[in-house]
Amino acid sequence: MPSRRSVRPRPEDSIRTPAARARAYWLMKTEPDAFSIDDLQRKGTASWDGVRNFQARNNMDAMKCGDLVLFYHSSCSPPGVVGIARVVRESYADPTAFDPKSPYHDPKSDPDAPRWRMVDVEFVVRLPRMVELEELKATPTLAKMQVVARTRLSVQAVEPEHFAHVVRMGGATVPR
DNA sequence: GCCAACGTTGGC
DNA sequence: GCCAACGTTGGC
Repeated sequence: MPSRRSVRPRPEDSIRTPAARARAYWLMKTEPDAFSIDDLQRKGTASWDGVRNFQARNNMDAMKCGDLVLFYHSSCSPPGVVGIARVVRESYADPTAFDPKSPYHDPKSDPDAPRWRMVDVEFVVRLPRMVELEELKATPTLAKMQVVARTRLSVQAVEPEHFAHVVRMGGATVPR
């Protein structure tokens, strides 16, 4: 027999299983009139429902628990990064797609194979200073950030160095 | 409120 | 599978 072990892991082993990959970083946009950093702080956690863009949805599918998120206020004055959130539940069906009364209703989403999915995030910290889009644009090292270069995408990946740079601009440090 | 950018839909 | 029309996002 080959030496490959076929030991069934005990439940407690899975807890110690190292993460499949290093922590990743993201940016999520929200209109503060609809859901703001204040709302997230008050609620503690939130389900990120209502995303109806395939690339944004694919990005949420790639999120893992523990990943950190730049919380971005859009369609307001001024737009910019206002805080940090953390992924606490990985991609699952967005129930608003099945609700005919919801503005996010999508009859093409099949409950057996949900087209639209969401993650849960928790409040981590509010940045001592908001980092405005204008500042992001004016910072040469951040010129390739999608929020600057690809303005339309509402859930986007952020390079670790860019994440750290934005957090530092906001007067905070990256949480452990 | 305007409009540029760009993602999605649907006719062919 | 192309691409024009259309709809939405989001900064200004």
